[in-house]
Amino acid sequence: MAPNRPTIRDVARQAGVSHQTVSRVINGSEDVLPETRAMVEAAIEDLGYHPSAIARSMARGSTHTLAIISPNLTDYTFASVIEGAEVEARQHGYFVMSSSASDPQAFRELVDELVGHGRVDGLIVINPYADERYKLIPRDFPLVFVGARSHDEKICSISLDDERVAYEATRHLISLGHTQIALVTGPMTEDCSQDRTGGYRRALSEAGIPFNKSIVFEGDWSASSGQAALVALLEHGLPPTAVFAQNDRMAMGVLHAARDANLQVPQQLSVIGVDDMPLSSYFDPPLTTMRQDMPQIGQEAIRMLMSIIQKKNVDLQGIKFPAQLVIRQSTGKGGGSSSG
Amino acid sequence: MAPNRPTIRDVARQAGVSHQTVSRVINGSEDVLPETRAMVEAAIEDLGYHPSAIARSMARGSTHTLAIISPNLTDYTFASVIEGAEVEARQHGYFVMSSSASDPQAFRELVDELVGHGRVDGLIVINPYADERYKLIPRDFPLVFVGARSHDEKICSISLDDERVAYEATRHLISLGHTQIALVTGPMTEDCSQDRTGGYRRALSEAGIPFNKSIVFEGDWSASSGQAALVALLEHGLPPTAVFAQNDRMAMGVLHAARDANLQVPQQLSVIGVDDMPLSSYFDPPLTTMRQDMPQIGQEAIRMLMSIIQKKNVDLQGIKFPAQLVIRQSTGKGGGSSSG
DNA sequence: ATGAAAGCGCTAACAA
DNA sequence: TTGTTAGCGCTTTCAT
Repeated sequence: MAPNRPTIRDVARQAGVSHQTVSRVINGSEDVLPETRAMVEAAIEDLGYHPSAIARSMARGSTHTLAIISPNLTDYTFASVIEGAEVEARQHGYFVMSSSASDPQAFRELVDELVGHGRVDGLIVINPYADERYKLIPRDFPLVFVGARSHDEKICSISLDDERVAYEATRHLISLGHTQIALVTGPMTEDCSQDRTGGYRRALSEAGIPFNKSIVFEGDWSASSGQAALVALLEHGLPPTAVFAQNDRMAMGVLHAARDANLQVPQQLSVIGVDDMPLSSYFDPPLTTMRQDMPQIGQEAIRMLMSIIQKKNVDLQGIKFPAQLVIRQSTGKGGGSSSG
Repeated sequence: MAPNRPTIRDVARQAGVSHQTVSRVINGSEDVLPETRAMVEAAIEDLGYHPSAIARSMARGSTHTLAIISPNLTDYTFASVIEGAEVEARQHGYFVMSSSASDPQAFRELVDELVGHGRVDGLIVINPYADERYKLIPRDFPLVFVGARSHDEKICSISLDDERVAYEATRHLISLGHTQIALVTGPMTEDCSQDRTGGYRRALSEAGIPFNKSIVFEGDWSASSGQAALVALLEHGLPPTAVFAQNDRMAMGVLHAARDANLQVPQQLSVIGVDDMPLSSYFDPPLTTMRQDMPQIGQEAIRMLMSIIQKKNVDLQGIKFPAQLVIRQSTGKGGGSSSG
């Protein structure tokens, strides 16, 4: 804390008015004579006065601060959501504290500090986990979930339309003639992975392709898990003609393993990911992927939260965003067995 | 704000003691009879009481909150610093608000809100810019700079030892026999780029290799700028045998351009980067790079800041961290003209 | 249009 | 060991 910041009373004394008048000036009240206002402003300038956000929060009973809790800050998708949210929050005059909680214990502590201790007016949880973590948050506290299904009628959630995104990615592969389509999922404890797996199965099913459990691998979103998946697939003598990796990093791992195995992409193997991270077009070959607009999701989450805080009618229970197929060079014609 | 949170007085009433006794209990004071404490704790539990962080800040005159301002949240290196800082701050019982300010104007506003309005007790600025931005921050406010030189005797700074990192990267190339070593820099408005360029020149100079301005390109840290650099180099008929890209993303762009030009890496062109981001070992070929430990830098920054806040003797004016050469497959023997 | 008084929820003296 | 009295810096009545 800067030592001895001038207070509203110092300004008042200097300007020869009451502290209340100073309060009016800094809050843009109309009921102040222009000349009075000028004096006060001069004093403010002179003293280098800044209102104390803490004292304001104290007196007003609200902090004008929001929090975002995400599993980590380094994952590009999370960071993008946060950045989008931050920009939007600032537009509304709110601040956001972004913190990460990698495990349930840290999550609990964070919620306690942030919500329990009244540091924030609202909370956004980027929560990929299909657990009941939300129960840790006091009901009726302004809350928006990002990236997970709403497990409760009364909780607003917003996410990518994971089922559809996966459906479309798989459709793309199928339309190219592939029928042996391996799947590399994220951790199945996450809603996102479950939904994407659902979309994959629906596309397969609609195309009359049987679901083959032996070519489905659970990864952890990392490149190395994608690599391991393809290695395992090849070792087991189950070479697919295409792989749908549920994110770009794992797709990159698949590409890497394909190189090691001297498999030509896309001639011998097609690969599609999800995210379209900035580096995806620099992969070798450039990756076909489902592009999602994470900052927009962050922005929308803040808008929702603002509505809730301002007690506007919030009928928006669960919003799902689409993603866009970006065709690059990692996917190409497959087997040639298709026709229905 | 949760409606009607119970206060210290509600607890006092319920427990039949004074509010001050409640305060003692929640602050772990020794001077409370065990039985009194038990009563108070029961009341706290019963009412679901949580102390208000705002009121505490108000009464104590400090917020126990720190801020980190970085140019953005999505850059992997920044995010890693922030994550490391967060973990360390929590150990000290502090919170951190991380915000991004992409331009000087946003930076000014953020400083105003965060520092001017007394929201935080200390500030970490991840500031790659070689400008005088620090002057916007009140002198004597606890401040630590990350990633930039200290332009003022009284400001603590902490960063990678950019000069040395670049020196070592260049040495690696030289030791492989390269003499035509192109350089792709970050924006030259950043300290980091300047220092890395300095290290590159020193290594060249020590090896008796003349500095050739025509094979130096200014990029912007993006993969596309790295790609553009190599394309330009080739167009101008100045094919180097090696490229030192000042970060991994640009190195990836160089790799991409090399592929497009049918240049074999590392047989015809060696490429080295800086960072060792998680994906670097998945590039094609896996990238040789200088690994830096960003979370550690964040951690150290917090420690420094805590020292300053606690008015401990802070002689640590500027700490510089080393980086570690990680040799993968993007660098190999060069021209063969070297000998001294 | 301006001022005076009270209070937000807590901590920090000081008393008892 | 516990309670009482004052603030922290501001906003919010209610007067004037």
